[in-house]
Amino acid sequence: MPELPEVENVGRALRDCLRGKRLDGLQVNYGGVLKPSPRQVRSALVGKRLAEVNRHGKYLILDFIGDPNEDRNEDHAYLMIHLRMTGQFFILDDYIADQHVHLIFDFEGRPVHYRDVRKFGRLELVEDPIRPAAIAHVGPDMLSVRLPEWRERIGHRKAPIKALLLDQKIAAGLGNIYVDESLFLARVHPLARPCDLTPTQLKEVLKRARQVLRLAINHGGTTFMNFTDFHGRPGNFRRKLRVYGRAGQKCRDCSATLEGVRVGGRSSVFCPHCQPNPAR
DNA sequence: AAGATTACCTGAAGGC
DNA sequence: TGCCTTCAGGTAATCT
Repeated sequence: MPELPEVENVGRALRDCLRGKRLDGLQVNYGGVLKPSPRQVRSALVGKRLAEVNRHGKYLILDFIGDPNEDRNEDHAYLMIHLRMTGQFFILDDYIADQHVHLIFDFEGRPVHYRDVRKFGRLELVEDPIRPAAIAHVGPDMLSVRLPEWRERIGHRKAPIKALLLDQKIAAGLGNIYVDESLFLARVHPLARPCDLTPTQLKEVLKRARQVLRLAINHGGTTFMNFTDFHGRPGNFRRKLRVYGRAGQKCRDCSATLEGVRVGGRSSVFCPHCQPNPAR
């Protein structure tokens, strides 16, 4: 389940392996993952070189550049990618495709496989390389949002803070795993309302979220269901997790039994001692 | 208008 | 063995 750290590592892999290479072909096994249509995506991208890879929250935006046109303007095409739950890239010359491989990119003879068991992920042509219209409603990236803006966007809200941290309109990048980890480190209960928190607590949530995201990036992400890096190696952040997936086990800090609760339809784990329940 | 729920998919896991 | 139900979770769409 890729969140910001996993997406960041995928982006780095694509950049490191493929930047400057020309896309010579695109085999489409299942066109449902491409927007607006497989024909249009292929037409826009084939023949162009991958110039840069950028990330916003959990979105990757690939900048493809073709030969200059008659006006000597660079000919760009931008592909926005969201892996959703199970999207994966493999850059392995001897990778064996199964029935879940939907796309095979050919970068100057190097095959790049896109696999997605649940077919939730999308690869979509967009016009704007910085902030495409399709994600105009998405908030600032979690790693770059400033404290004043953070307070402004979340400080007055009344919904459970866990639900708001998952809401990409407030800030982009956190998913279920890292929200639970961030709240644990910040010592804030998942059901607490931001409007009831102190300024210090709000600041702490942002600080800890950034900390856990940076740490996870440096560990190659978390393998919990089926995230692996582009070589097929699992991320190794999983053993660092403090609460996610550990309901019923003991808190690593205080030995209390971790509890599970559903917040906004999502499973959540917290420590009842380290993250005391707010008065409700 | 904000908050809550459901649809989209497939595979794993548990019950009987 | 095998059928059925539930769960997993990111986001868009739909409901209250």
